[in-house]
Amino acid sequence: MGRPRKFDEREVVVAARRQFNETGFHGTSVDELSRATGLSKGSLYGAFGDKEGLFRRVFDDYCAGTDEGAASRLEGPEDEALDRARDWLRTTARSTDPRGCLLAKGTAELASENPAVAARANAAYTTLLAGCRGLIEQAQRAGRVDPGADAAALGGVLLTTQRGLEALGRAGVDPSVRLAIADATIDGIAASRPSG
Amino acid sequence: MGRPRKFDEREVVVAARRQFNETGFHGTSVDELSRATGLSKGSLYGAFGDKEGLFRRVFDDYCAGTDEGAASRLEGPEDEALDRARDWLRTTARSTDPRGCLLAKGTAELASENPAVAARANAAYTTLLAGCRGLIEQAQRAGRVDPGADAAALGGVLLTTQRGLEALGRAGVDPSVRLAIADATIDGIAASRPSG
DNA sequence: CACATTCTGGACCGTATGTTCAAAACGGCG
DNA sequence: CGCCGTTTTGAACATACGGTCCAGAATGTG
Repeated sequence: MGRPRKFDEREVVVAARRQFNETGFHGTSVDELSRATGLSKGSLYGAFGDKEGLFRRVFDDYCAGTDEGAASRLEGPEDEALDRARDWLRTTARSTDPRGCLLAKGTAELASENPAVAARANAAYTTLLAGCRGLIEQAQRAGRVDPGADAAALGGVLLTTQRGLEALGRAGVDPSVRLAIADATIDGIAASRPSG
Repeated sequence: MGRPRKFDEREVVVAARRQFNETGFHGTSVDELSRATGLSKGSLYGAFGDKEGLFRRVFDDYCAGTDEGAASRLEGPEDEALDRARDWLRTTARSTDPRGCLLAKGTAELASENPAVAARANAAYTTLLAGCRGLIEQAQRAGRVDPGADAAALGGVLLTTQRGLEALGRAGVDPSVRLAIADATIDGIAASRPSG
């Protein structure tokens, strides 16, 4: 019934994400979104309500991706948990994309003025924190981290470092410096293990 | 010669900073800046050229402040360097101001589209990194940190953690969690000292 | 006091913005 | 085929925006 849509909503969301990620929310006009997605303004409004609705959809999808990433990092042998953490930090450290992560950029720009964005961001961070704690607990069970250490705090250190590396990357700090930071953080977490 | 200015430029810059910090660059209109500073648009344009000029001035001043903070953190007994670092992180961790730091917010919003902002931000981070490394070196000389450790990397850990705590704060992560992260990071850095 | 110079407030301008709308286009269904 | 509900399109709209302009106010100088 009715005329079918000519576009794939997920593709549109991805295209819009790219645009928002590059120029932010207030820095992006609906015309630019229209160009980036290939949809006319009318279709955009028909599908997403308004500019904020589109952003919310983009942001929600992105956060769902970070939730998923946190879960996937928990999969694998427990004695490699720290290696997975290291890989995660190193990947962030290596990135030279100045646009960076939409969660960081969106939170920085909108959290203080948009409660929905703030709430979604907070939920994303809660999930990330839980995932990081899980990684530490795996490493503790595998004897790679002092079992007496505060897993929540060390997990927080992991997440904080990842967010910090993201910030440094956006500011153009040299990737080799960031890699050294990533390694030093993981080494510090591992150094608390009983045998070392 | 000529009519004297009725306003104090520094006060105007501070007021404009508050506004930019709250609503970002693209999210702030010149009318809002006019209201926030108490200056009419004509005076604002006369004094700062245009909106971007005002932002640049605000951003430069803010970065000069962070430069100064980095330097002041180096002052004091070397065997208390790590305590000063801890205080710095704890202060960031405790902050409940959702607007956060203008260096972080400005870099996130504008670094990828405004070379001048990107350059100033990069310089600020370079200075911060050097200051953090200095703190670690002081702690090393005082025997509080393993003298064989890479001071640049550990300094980087310090800065990265501070930036990450800032990001977590903006996302509304509980201050007690952030405090535990700050302490765990400092403890990790201190744990590498030879005697402990 | 008159002049030159600078600053102030706010009206004004052209444009870009977010949003709406009516009509045309389309495909499923009887 | 013709109807119906939906989507598409692009023009149109009101407003908000960044920026300009100028008449007048305020000062130091001769």
